[in-house]
Amino acid sequence: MTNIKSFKHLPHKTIERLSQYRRALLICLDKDKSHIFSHEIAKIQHITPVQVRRDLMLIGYSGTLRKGYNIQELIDLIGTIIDSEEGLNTAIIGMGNLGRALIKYLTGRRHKLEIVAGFDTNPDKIGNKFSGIQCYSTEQLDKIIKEKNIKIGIITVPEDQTVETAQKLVDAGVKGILNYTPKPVEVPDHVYLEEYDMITTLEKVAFYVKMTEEKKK
Amino acid sequence: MTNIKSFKHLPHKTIERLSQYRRALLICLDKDKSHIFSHEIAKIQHITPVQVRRDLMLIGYSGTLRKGYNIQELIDLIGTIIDSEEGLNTAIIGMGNLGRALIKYLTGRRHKLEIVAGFDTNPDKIGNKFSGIQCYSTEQLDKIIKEKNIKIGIITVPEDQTVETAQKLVDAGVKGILNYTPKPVEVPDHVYLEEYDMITTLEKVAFYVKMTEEKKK
DNA sequence: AAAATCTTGTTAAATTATTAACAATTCTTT
DNA sequence: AAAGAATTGTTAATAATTTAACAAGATTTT
Repeated sequence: MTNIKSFKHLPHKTIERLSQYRRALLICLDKDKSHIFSHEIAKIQHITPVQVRRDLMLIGYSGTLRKGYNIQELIDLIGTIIDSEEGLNTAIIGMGNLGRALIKYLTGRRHKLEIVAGFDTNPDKIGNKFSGIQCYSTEQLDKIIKEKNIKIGIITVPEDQTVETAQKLVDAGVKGILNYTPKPVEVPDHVYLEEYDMITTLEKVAFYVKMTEEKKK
Repeated sequence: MTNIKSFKHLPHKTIERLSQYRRALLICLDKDKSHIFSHEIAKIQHITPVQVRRDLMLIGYSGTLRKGYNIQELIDLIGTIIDSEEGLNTAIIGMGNLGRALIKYLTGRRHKLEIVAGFDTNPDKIGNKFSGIQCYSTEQLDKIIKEKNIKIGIITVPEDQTVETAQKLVDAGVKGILNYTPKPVEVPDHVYLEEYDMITTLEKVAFYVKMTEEKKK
């Protein structure tokens, strides 16, 4: 790495791709390869090799000519950029199918980003563990968020509870919210908010399918 | 609407937002309002009013000065753009937590985009219904996809089955694939592919949380 | 009825993101 | 050892997306 940069001004899209590069690189680690070319990464991500090289340039990482990029080194570097050093604790609010799917998938996968609590209003769920994660009553949300130093809340409740859940999270002091429900929320500026609605993605696929179907006619 | 446009050349981002506008408008329909201002839509979506007006301009929809946009009309117009007239049938492959979450959420919500089948390899699940959707054996995938004229496949299987699942879907003739697993796949050009990994979104939130935390120091 | 205000629609400007172009370097082949 | 091929790193060009600016029309206020 040539010079220490702040990484504060990395393009948003580059941040997203860095996460994806790491995911791809972790998969490649298993195979007996130590290096990878930009066009190999590109193919996995369905983007161009130039894009990959440009992103890596922005984070100041250099590969070796005709040998490519050192997989482990790159994984580590991406870690120093997107992970926080001490790690960030995360909670899932809403232990329905989606919440449990996220817990199963995320648990143990990123050690700097740990799910440390789940919340629900259903008495049958409260007190149980799901994939090793304790489920608490939503009434205890404020207390547990503070006790466990939870910085990010993932909302997977039924949509009529979305707004009040977001408010509780903000009041409890989380710094980031990821809202997976179809109901948009409002949060103060100091809380970073990301909203994702699965139907939007599906409708996008449907639109482009429709377009190619129509083209044929 | 002033003139009939093909809508083929709408920006990708506009397509995504149209879906989101409709979602927001449907929520507003319940309240006793017939019209809505661009700044109201914008606030819900966390974007600017100009962006909204520009998108609506691109689809050729005009509002009324000082009165705003007719909610029902706009919902209908967006429908003619992003929905396909005859509707598109969809299948979920992988009836784990994520698959079942998607079925619960999507079923009955968009009548032009119906989930008509689920697939799994688990004998305990095969033959049962989940939220009204029949679960078939993955071995029958090709047959059912063709019989039920399924055009879009949503992959929610464990990641070690992702690649073969995608291949089966392509072979069966689907036109669009939405891959919710963390394993990227490759498909021929004539199949529209969208991949979404939840960890990328979460890591993005984590990155910006980290950034604001560091700024304070 | 004149002035002020609000809101749309649209062009132009600015910003952000992607792609192209290519020099420099290393490895392979002849 | 010279020529050719492959790959990185970077600047420049292009394309996509967002934002600004503002005219025009509708409504409200004075």
